[in-house]
Amino acid sequence: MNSFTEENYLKAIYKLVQLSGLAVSTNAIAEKVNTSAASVTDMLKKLSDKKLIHYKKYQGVTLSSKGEKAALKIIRKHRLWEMFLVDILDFKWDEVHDIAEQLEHVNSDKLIEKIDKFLNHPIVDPHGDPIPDANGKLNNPKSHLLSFFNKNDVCIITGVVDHSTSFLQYLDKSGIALGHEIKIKDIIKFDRSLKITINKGNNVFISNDVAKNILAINK
Amino acid sequence: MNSFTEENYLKAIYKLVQLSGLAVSTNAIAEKVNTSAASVTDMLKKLSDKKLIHYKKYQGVTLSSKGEKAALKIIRKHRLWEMFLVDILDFKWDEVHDIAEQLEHVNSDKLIEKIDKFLNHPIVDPHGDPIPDANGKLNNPKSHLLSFFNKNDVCIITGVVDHSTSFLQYLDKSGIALGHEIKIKDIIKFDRSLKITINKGNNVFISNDVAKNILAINK
DNA sequence: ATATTATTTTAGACAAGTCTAAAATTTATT
DNA sequence: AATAAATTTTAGACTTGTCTAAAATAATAT
Repeated sequence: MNSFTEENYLKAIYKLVQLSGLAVSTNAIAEKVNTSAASVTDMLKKLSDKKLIHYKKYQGVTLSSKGEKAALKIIRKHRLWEMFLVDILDFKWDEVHDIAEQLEHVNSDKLIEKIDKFLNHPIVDPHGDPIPDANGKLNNPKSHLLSFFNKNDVCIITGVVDHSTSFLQYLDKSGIALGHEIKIKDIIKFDRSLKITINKGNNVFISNDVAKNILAINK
Repeated sequence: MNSFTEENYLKAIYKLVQLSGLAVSTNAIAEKVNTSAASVTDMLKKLSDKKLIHYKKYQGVTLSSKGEKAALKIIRKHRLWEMFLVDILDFKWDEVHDIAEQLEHVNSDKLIEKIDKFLNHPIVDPHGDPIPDANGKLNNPKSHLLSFFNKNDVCIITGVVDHSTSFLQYLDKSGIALGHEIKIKDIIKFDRSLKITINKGNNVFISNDVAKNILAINK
């Protein structure tokens, strides 16, 4: 088993590699895990000894397949817990990160699979990020802004860009919520506003400004 | 904030004091937290410096009010999580301890109050142990052995004494579970075995040996 | 191509929690 | 009450993860 701290380094490295596509620097990791470059170097040696990363002095780091698997497992747990906190316990989207940061280190495969089942196997978390499956596979269903979809497209709401209370309340009132199915009925050329159908039921109009703050994936 | 390790020591001391009513020995703590007596002494100094315990060399330990409050908070979290695991995620009574042992250290007052609310403010956990309230008060609704009730008494199952898998499986099979209402229909003089009605439904016979391992509170 | 600057690594130290072995203290035995 | 046995504490060391300051390496600028 990897320690709490090791897990945080692996997660940080995974995210930085994802972002840049390149080997990541000691400094970048130091900033991400909020520590000194010297401490990072120490830890990199340790992770390298454990074959969790590919590391050559001064040359940056990438994850080994073993390391990536470990990172994806933590990310899976993080995102499922976030989902649980928002969907089941009614936390706001912006309150859950720090708590999930702790819960992600709880070690029980059975627990996380039960949470997954309880949540009905969600594929994206409340921020629209995809949830790796139990085998650590990321079936990257990339979220797009709702404004990028075309007429007659059907998609699932996966998240928002603007997390402000006023925006979330507006969405609530309009019946737009995470996991709902949206069909683009029409796109008004004049102002790029949308006529959409929610869950095969109500038709609603939303402005382009709103559409640019909603994330969704193709169904 | 107290560390993970400090929390475990406080919890151990609390339980040992509860059990004996006396100051607890270094050795007893060492056994409980599975470490050496020397390590315990080191930690006792630290907890004493933090005013969490009353400690005189060679004289044993009790919790200060500050320490007791901290211990009760951890115990509250532990028992609520156990309740959650059993009631919501369908874990068996005997599977939840190790997981709750980890979850109890997650630090978020808001989280634990939401779990409490979600569970509808339970007063006993799946093992029949009382759950301290949000202020760390233990409103001890005293449980009694089922063998102590009288004919025609009605009570609610709150826990078990024997936590073995075989016993819990026997209870499952007999339809006896936490929170169920039991009416004592008859007490057989010869062997003190009981005829009981479960949830106003099935009648079941249980031996005195079984009744002595079930806890319940008067309804 | 060399000097300057920025980044990364090493060296040595510290805090938390642990250990074993030895010393101090308490408890039990005769 | 003196000795033996058990318990507890101290001393010194180890591990993990951290730090600062200095040295090594790489990147940038002239």
